This record gives sequence, C-alpha cells and structure tokens, in this order.
Amino acid sequence: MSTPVRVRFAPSPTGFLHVGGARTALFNWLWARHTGGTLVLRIEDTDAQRSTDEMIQGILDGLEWLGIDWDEGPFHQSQRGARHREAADRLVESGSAYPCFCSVEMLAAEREAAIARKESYVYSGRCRGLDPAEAARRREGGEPSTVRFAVPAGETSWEDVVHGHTAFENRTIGDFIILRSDGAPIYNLAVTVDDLDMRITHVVRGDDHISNTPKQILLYGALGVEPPVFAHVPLILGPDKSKLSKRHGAVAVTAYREQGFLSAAFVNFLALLGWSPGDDREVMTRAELIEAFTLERITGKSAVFDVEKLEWLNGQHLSRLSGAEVAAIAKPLFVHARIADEAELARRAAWFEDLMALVKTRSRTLHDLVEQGRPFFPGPVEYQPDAVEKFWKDAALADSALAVAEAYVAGEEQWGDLEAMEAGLRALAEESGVPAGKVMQAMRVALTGQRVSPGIFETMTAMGPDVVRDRLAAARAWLAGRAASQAGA
RNA sequence: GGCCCCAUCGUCUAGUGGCCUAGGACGUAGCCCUCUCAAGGCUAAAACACGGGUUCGAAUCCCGUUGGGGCCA
Repeated sequence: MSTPVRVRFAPSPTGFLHVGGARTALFNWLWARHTGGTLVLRIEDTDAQRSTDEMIQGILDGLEWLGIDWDEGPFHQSQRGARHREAADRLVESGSAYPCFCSVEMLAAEREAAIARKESYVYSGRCRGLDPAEAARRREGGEPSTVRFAVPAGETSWEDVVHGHTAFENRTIGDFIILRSDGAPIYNLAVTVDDLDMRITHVVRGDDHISNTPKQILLYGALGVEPPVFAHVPLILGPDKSKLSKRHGAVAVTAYREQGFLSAAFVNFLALLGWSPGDDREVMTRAELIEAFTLERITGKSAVFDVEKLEWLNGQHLSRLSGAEVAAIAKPLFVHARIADEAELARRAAWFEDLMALVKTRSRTLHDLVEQGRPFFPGPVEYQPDAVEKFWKDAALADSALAVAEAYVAGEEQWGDLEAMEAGLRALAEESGVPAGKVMQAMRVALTGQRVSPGIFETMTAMGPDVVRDRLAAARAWLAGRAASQAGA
C-alpha cells in the first residue's frame, strides 16, 4: 500500500440527506473504514444564502442515523473563496485561464447562432486571444469580466474505477468559466481546489458528475497536480426508472427511520444497491460490509430502489437481534404510542424483552412490533373486524369454544409450561367435543383482538392468568351481545 | 438537440471466452411445518434487448441498432 486513502463526502446543504447522497456517503465511508483511511466531510455551501445551519443540520442528522462518522471537517466551501480565487489568479498568470469580457447578450447571440446552425453550443473563445496587458487595463478600468479556463485541444480521459476508460473530446467542453464577474468561484474550480487542498486520493461520487470530471482533470493538470482516482457510482432510480426524487415519495433518509426501519438494515440495503460482495451474502452487518467493501465491485448500472426488499432486510435484521436489543429500540415507540410509560417498561424489563423476542420474527418494521405487542398490555381489546370474520363468524360456536377455554384456564396449573398447557387444553377440548384448533383460534381473538399473534400458549403465558381470564369473560359478553343483535336482525 | 453513461428473471444481483441446460435474493405461486400469522424448509414460473461480426466456442470481446438514464443547453 502506498499513500493512505483520503476520501470525502461533499453534500450541498439541502436540509436533509437524500437516499442517493446517503449511498454516496456510505460508499466513501465504507472505503475509508475498509482501508483504514480518512473521510473528510465538506459542505458545498457556495449558495451561501440558502445554506442555513438548519439546512446543514438536516444532513448531519441523516449521517448520524446511518452511523456514518467522519474524521475531518465539516469544512465549509463558502469559507474557502480566497483559496479558489488564488488558484484562479495562478491559472491566469500561467496562461491557463483568461479574463472574458463577453456580455450576456453576446453569449446569448452566439448560442442562438449555434442552435440555428444545429450545432451544439460551446463558447467561441473570442476573448482568449486578448492581449493580457490590454485585458488587465480593461479590468482595472472597471469593465465587468469573468475568468475562463483555456481548454487545450485534444482529449481528456481517465480510468474510472466503476466505468473503466472514459474520454471526452476537449472541443465538446469549451472554455468554461471558473470565476464569475463578482469574483465568486464556479463549482468545478471550487471542487478541484478543495479536493486538492484536502489531499483527496479517491473521488467517489454520483454518476451525474461524470461530465464535470474532464473539466476538473484539466484544472488539476493546469495546477500542476495529478488528479485523484475517480469512481462514479450509478444513480438510484425510482420505480419509474428516473432519478430518485421527491415525487417518488420518501427521499430523506430520516423518513425511513420514522417508518420503522433499522439503521443497520437501511445501510445494508443501500450498500446492496450498486454493490455486492461477490458471494451470495445479503444480510450483512456494518462490520461485514466494511470488511467486504471494495470500489472495484461497484456496478456500472443504476439501481431501482425496492422498498419490499428493504422491508424484508429489516425483518431479517430484526430477527437477528436479541429480545433485549429489540426491547431497547422499541421502548420509546411503545411510550410514544401511549401503550405504556417508561416506568412500567422499566419495572417489567425482563418481561418486555421476552415479549419482543416473541413478536420480532413476525415483524418487518418497528411499527409491526408495536402493533403486535399492544394487546399484551392490560386494558380493553379492540376486536379487529377481519379477526371476528375469520374466527368468530358464528357467535354461538365461538362462545362454546370460549367456554371450553374458560374451563381450561380455570383448571390450568402448569402455567408457563407450553407443552403441558397444550396437552391440557387438547384433552379438555376432546372431552367437550370442540376441536382444539377452534378453541385456540377463538381464544386468539379474545386475547389479542387480532387474527395474528404468537402461539396461543406463549401469548397466554406472556399475558398472565388474570388478564387472560378477564379477556375471555369480556369476549363472551361481547359475543352474547352480538348473538342477541344477530337474532334480532 | 449535443456529449456521456448503462443494458442478465418484474426488482437487486452473480457471471471478466468453455465450469451456463445462466447461480443467489426480494416479490409471486404451490407444498411441508402448523392453533393463526410470520419465520424456517422444499418446489415452480421468471432473464442474457436486437442484429451483425471475431472465435473451434460468446451473457462475457468488437461494431451497429434500439431502449433507458444523466449532464449541458
């Protein structure tokens, strides 16, 4: 290994970290951590008026949720204007750049003429031939001017880690502006100077920057430095295959936190979008991703964001966590949903952990955890219509099943021994002539109000005899009322 | 419109000239397990965009077409 890896993530402060930016950040982070290198965070806030602290904070919140940390920065591009202008001056002195006095009107006319000729427009280079002394005089005289880079003839190319050999003919580029008439640096100059000053070795960024790359390489050359290695990662697409954006719904990564996704699962999912470890592994921890990640294995093809796969991955990550780990994550959600308060959850901590262990395998998001866990807390149960329809369709039959259940509960002495409980209930059901399955299903609705729950004996054990008795009684009362109204109708 | 990128199941991907009657995963369908639903196990349907080359041999290399996307305008 020669020089240590230095990469950067350079978002513009848009108020939130979007999915595409998150993946770019992730790839940079993974590469830095994989190589033991350095990740620099740089805020590209050249659009100073829109770069408020809140806008920047939104980006940082997203990175924090993903667990992406950085080693240097955040640096602010807006504060580096002096460095950018200095570089521009140097380029003018060395003859690589020149002042341009062309007015907006003149340029518009050039452009229209080009369009009329059905040619692509590039700046004609009219001011390139100006005598430097005269140009200096005009500038001092207060004539407005920009600074343009003098693009040499030829071709600019690089070996992109993702795309391989990539080349642009210089004549398609045209002498581009590097300094606005107000002295503000243009993006390509700022980026190049910053990356150079920060000694970035690998530029890992979105595909949408490919067309900026030859300009930056030209700038590196004129500034007398070797350009870094470039890796242009393909974009993330919406289901309609266009660049993922607001109209596809949630683009801010924190929206996925709100939707009940685990940070580790989201990171795993993002990593698999445009990258794969090369074997069949899919469910991977952060540590495994760091270990396996290389830039060479990034695909050149853009990927569609598939929420269903994200949900599956989240379920996988959830299942792999212990009850205690899930409990720690789920606790605030139960409090927020007003199912229980902090004190109660603290008092019943072991019980809550067992409960989370019970519901985690049938949950995909954290919200599923809440909905499945809800009935295990004391209080009235709401009978879901679909559950009633499926298991209590005939009120009289349901009631007789619940009568068996009540008799069983009254006589059960081996509470907590799942096998013994099941044996007991089956024996009693057979005596009563009601199929055991019917009893269990009717009980499920009585106890949870839902058609889906953990095994009925686990459910009973988690609830405890008192809650179970109360709920069976309440259910029979409810069914009696329903039977009466059914008879009336 | 110009320039550039991309092209394997619906989706994410493996595949770097013979191991490919193209592998895995999500999703879908079916079966098993079963007190429900998941999880888990098994099975199925499902792809190399098209046309030319190069080669003994092409998903893999080259050219073109088509399609998708990005940037600039």
